[in-house]
Amino acid sequence: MTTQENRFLKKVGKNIAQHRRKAGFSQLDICAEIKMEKPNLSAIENGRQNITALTMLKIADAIGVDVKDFFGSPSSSKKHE
Amino acid sequence: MTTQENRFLKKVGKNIAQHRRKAGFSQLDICAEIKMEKPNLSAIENGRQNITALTMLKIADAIGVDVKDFFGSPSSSKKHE
DNA sequence: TTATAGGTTATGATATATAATAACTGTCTC
DNA sequence: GAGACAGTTATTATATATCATAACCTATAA
Repeated sequence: MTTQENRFLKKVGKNIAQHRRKAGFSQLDICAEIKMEKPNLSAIENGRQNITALTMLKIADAIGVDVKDFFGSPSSSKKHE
Repeated sequence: MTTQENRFLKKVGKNIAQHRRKAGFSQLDICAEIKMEKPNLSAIENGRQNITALTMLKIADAIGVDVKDFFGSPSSSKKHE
């Protein structure tokens, strides 16, 4: 896994998490909707999983956004610091 | 695999093929660039593979487009008919 | 203290994406 | 006809995404 690839997965995961929170859902909400276990969604949102197209589709549908939205530049607000 | 999922993979594959051709590359060109075998790229472009995020990234980089471009509505010109 | 909610990490089993090879379509050119 | 080029289909092997469970952390609240 190159650092570019690592950054890419982290970016996608961050976008998923941001859109999910913006839509008012918890990880568990989405997991219930698409029948996924929460550790797996957590791994995706943290960029530790090389997510597939269909999994992206399911998550996007559950959140109510377009898959395309997962590939922009995430809002760059750091979590805490 | 639901029909919605099937349509989604076909759409993504069609977008990949269209962007690749528009950029003037053959399947073999891309395969050589990213070290993928041509049957696999063929399967992806025909929507028979649930492509992963990193594979999309590699293909997009090789073509010279953004991954986001694979998720729009493809130009709806039929191949022959 | 105890309990709940939201999220993370570790781990094992199973399904499947990818790697790889061979054989097969046309289509075009010689 | 033969040869090359672009793409497809079938197939097996290997790597890994997903499924699933348990345990953990940090708040917040009773």
